Amino acid sequence: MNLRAVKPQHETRTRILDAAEELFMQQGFEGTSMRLLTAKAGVNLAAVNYHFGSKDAMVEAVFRRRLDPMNAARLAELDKLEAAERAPQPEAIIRAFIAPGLRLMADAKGGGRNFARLLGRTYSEPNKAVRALIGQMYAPTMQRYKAALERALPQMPREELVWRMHFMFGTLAYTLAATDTVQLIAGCKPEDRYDAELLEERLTAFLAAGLNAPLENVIRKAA
Amino acid sequence: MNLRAVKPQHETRTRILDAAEELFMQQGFEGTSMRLLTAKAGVNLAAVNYHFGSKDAMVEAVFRRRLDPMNAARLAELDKLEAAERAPQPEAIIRAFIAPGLRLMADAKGGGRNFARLLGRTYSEPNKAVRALIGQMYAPTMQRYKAALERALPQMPREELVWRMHFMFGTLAYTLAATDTVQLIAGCKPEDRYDAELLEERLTAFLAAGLNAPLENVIRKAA
DNA sequence: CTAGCATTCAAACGTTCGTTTGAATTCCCA
DNA sequence: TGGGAATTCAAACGAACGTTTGAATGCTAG
Repeated sequence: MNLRAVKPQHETRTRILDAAEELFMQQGFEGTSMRLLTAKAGVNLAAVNYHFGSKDAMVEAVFRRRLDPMNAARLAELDKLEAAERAPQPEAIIRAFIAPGLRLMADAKGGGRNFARLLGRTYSEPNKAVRALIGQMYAPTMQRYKAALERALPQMPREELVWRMHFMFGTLAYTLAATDTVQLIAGCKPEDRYDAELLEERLTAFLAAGLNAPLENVIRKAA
Repeated sequence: MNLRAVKPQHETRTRILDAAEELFMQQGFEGTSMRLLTAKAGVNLAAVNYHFGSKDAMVEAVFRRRLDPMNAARLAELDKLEAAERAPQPEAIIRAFIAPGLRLMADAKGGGRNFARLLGRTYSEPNKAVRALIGQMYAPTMQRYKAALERALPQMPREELVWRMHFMFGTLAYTLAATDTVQLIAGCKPEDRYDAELLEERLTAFLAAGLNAPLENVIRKAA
């Protein structure tokens, strides 16, 4: 047993994924060339194709590294909620959903901020392969949360709930993705650092109120 | 005076912009080559560089054609509101902001749906030039609406208002951009056609409730 | 009718892209 | 310590990119 065996078994892979996270966030998938990426990672140009097979396969690896744990955390938190009571409050469900996302963003040493922005971007990514990949990674989580919210809000029309979930998902995605808009609205520099806990409160308050918004106007219009 | 003078003065320009709108939406800016674009538009490959100067300049033209009128409409609706009463209700302000966006989406023969999705995508576009362009086109509108909401909600901390505007902007952007998420959540096909009026009610109800969400939890956390 | 400008066209330019190759190097275990 | 697999490397590949060119065509004013 080699004592220096902690030498990373796949350090090259990790360096590529880290560099990809940052560059994809800054310039998108198609805007990031293999030459720039491998130079930033400090590896040979051929390393990506050697370790991942192709650029597309590496893109998938970039997402799987972070998304699989995040969605697992979302399901675990929902499990915990539903173990405590059969139909948790909507606000608790919202918190269970957004917390793993915000935690990802706050995890600086895990390259979290980069990936969070990349992720937010990707929800509206034109590239069909990437979209399909993301969709299939989210589908199980979405179905579970939809069912939980249906139990928590039995009086809400199913179609309206789908739209409000859509709105909520969009708000979270946009919050993860965009720093510029805050700057644009504020008319000056954004906050120096993101306070994850405070942001969670802000988001939860906003989303819970939106989810529980009065139904009268909508129902009247739909009739 | 030639009676056939209605022959479009710049039909080639229009065809290019239309094709660009659709292709950019489907495959992004960098994912759309000039060859594919000009083929779809039925014009010569060199036409883009002849009429616009470069691909980037054409991208700007694509946005200006729709965004300038949209933001003008937003400011006009706000003008009308503020002419009627000094401090309009938040819900009315929200409606004034989102209505021109949704109207754009509903305007099918204006290529609206394509552009709306393109626009939603672009808020989180990696390309810095595009981001800067969008930012400068929105800045005046944002400042006006921020001021209006500050008057409508004098009791709300300025920083919290900035965030809630950010959330609202994100929700609208995402609603314009994404059809897939609705599908993902619903677990089946989305609605056959978008009902613009109904969507406006859904969005307004959701956003107004979020904007007026209780402040206690947030304020306690911020302290 | 025709001179002159605007526009279209086919072809080619130089660059950069993702990927492949085969030799050189490093690593690990017998 | 030696041999075979794993990895790295410099170099090159063909394809696709945005752009440029100069001739051909269409249109309009004199």
